[in-house]
Amino acid sequence: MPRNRRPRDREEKSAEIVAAAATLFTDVGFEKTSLVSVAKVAGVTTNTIYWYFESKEALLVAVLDHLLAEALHGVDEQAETPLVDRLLWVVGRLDERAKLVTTVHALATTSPVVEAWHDGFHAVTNEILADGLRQSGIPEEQVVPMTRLGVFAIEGLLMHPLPEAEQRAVLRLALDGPR
Amino acid sequence: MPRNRRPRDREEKSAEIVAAAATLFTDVGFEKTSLVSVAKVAGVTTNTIYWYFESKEALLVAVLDHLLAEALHGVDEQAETPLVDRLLWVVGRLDERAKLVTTVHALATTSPVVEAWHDGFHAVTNEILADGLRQSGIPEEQVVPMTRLGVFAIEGLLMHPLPEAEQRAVLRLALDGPR
DNA sequence: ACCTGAACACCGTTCAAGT
DNA sequence: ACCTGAACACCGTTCAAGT
Repeated sequence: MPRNRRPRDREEKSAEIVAAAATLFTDVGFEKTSLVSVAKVAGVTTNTIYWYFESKEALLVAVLDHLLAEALHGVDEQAETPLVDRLLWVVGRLDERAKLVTTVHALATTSPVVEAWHDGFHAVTNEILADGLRQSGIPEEQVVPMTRLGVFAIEGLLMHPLPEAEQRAVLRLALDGPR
Repeated sequence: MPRNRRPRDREEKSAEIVAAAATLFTDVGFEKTSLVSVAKVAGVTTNTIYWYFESKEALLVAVLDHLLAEALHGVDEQAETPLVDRLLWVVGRLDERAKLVTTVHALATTSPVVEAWHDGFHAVTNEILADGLRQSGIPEEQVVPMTRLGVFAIEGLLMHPLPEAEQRAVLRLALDGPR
C-alpha cells in the first residue's frame, strides 16, 4: 500500500488511456489503431486497458463521451447567433473528428455498445436542433422532418469535406428551403 | 490441360468469389467477414482469392461494382415517375445494402482503392440527380447545393432506417423545401 | 496460368500469477 | 485492487512449390 498512490489514481490512469486513444483514433483511425499502440502512448500494458475497459469498442465509447463533452463545451454561449451559423460552428468543431463519425456508423450495425451510444447521441442532437427550429417559428408538423434533414446534412458535411461557403449553402437550403 | 477447363473458367471462378463475398459482406458485414469464410463459400482456398484480387479491399470494390450494376438495372424504365418517387425507389433497393454504405465511408478515409470507388460513385449519382433537378425546372444556381443535400438525404436515410412515409417527408423537404 | 500448404506478422482478448 | 507475462485463436497476406 504505497503512500504515493493517491485515491484519484484510478481516474487519472483511465483518463490517460482515454486521452491516448482519442488522439490515435482521430488521427490514425479506430480500425488501424492497435491496443498495443494505445497502451504504449498511455504508458501501460495492453492488459491494463482491459482492467479499465471491457473491450476496444467500450474504450471507443469512452473516447466518444470525452470528445462530445469537449465539443459541446461552449455551445451555450452561442445561443444568440443564427441557427445556421451555430450548426456551421458545430460542423467546424467536429471536422477533425470526421473519421470517427463514419466509424461510429460502421460499428453501430454490429456492436450493441456503439449502437447504444449512437442512438443516445442522435436523441440529444435531434432535441437541440428541434428546439432551435421551434424558436425560429417553424410550424410544428415540419419540425420533425426538418430536424432529420438537418442532421443528415450535418453528417453529410462531416463525411464529405466541402469549402465553408458551400457548407453554408447546403445548411441554408436544408433549413430555409429554396430561395 | 484437362479438356473440361473451358475458357470462361476464369470469369466464372472470379464471379463465384464475388457472389460469395457479396452475400457475406452484406449479411455479416465487411469487417466481420473473414477471407476464409468467403473462400469456403466460393469453394476455393484463401490464397486463390489473392490470385484474382489484390487485397480484401480490392475484392470489396469488385463486390460494389457488381451490386451497383445490379441496383441500377431497371432505373431507366422509371424515367417517367416523379423525382421523389424515383429516389425513394433507389433507397428501397439499397436498403439491404445499408451496411456497405457505412463501410465504404469508413474505408474511404484510409484505403485509396475504396476512396477512388467512392468518388466515382458520387460523381455518377450527383450527375443523375442534378439532371433530374434541371428537368424539374430548378434554377441553375440552386442545382449544385440541392444535389448535395439530396445525396446527403439519401445517405442519411440508408444509414438510419425510417418508415417509408417519413422517408418521403424528408426527401420532399430536401427537394421542394418547406410547404 | 492457376492453385495450394505452410508460414509470417499482427491482432483483440484471456487468464493465472504476482503485488 | 491493480497490473503483468505469457499464451490463445484468429486475421490478412506472402511465397515457394506444385500442376
